[in-house]
Amino acid sequence: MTPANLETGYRGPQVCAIVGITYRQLDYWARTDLLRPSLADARGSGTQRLYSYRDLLELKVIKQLLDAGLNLREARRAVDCLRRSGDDLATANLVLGVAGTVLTQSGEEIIDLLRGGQGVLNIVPLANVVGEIDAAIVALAPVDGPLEASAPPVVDEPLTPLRRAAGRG
Amino acid sequence: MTPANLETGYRGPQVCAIVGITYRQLDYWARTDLLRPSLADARGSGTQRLYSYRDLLELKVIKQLLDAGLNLREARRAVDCLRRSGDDLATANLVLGVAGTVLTQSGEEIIDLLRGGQGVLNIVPLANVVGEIDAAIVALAPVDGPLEASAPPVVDEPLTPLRRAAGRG
DNA sequence: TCGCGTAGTTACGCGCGTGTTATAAGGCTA
DNA sequence: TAGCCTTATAACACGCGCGTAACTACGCGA
Repeated sequence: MTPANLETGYRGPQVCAIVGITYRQLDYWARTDLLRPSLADARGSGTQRLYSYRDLLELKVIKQLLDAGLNLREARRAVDCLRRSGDDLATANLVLGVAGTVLTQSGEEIIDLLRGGQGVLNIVPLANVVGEIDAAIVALAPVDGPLEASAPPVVDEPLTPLRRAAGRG
Repeated sequence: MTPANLETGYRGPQVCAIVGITYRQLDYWARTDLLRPSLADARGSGTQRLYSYRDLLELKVIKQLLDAGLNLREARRAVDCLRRSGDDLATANLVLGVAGTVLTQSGEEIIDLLRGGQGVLNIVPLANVVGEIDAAIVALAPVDGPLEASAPPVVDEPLTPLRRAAGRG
């Protein structure tokens, strides 16, 4: 049993279930240095990668970018921008422009960027990412009791309207 | 000589020069029904496709989406949205969300969409598109005099900061 | 009508990003 | 420590979105 999630980290298949991606994607992204596990990398067959909670957020950002039709080159720029910034992600918007990537806090900055005439802007509301990751963790993690077998079947698109659970103390 | 541009339309290689794409892309997009010429389609080898000015705008939107890292599936949604709307494109923003595509006039609507928590938004400022297409036409079209040989070498990224020439009477 | 330039057609191949399957090897329980 | 289960690795293949090149055929001028 031994959850080994909230303190030790998240292993490959767990990450796939939480983020909503395939293991092939997670493996490919780790091999191509898009997102390698920050707690423990793989050291041969049989070993296990260990992802942190922050890794889950970045992976979810990548998945949302792919769902929006973007390629992994843009996803790489997104994670680079996320790594360069602090950890006040829950209220920010990640903006990918042709001239660079920015983290904005208010909508006014986005209006300014649009008026600047920089071309196409790809905007990721990070509050959604935090909320969906937290919801998936709560839904999939064995909390401590013996009721871990009754996990919701599909938590891919929760459709919850902006419920900020903040369930990560 | 016979310009045959502003009244008859634009042929394949001309379109590639104006929009900034390769002929292979233009051909592939026409064959896959992404954007077929609205004036005259190809009827076998040796014939010629004829694109309208509106086609140039939509092609430029596609190119900007590709430059932003999006795939042709999103570009298809973009042109579908552009065809369903009127022709007041110069002041609008094309917004591609995971739940649908919208044409917005003010930046306020984009703020509302971000607050709605719909996920990633891809925004195309259409004023840029109109301006760059017009500039490329002026730069590449033989205006009437014999000075058409002195065309600027590369007009791919003009870098002009929001110069709204509106040179299309 | 002949010839040539121009433009569309066809075939082959590539890189990206991933699905599928089989294989190998560590990790955890007994 | 024996054993199985889990997890990473490897090889192969596929569709997308083109590049490249050869081929074909219209169109226009002489």
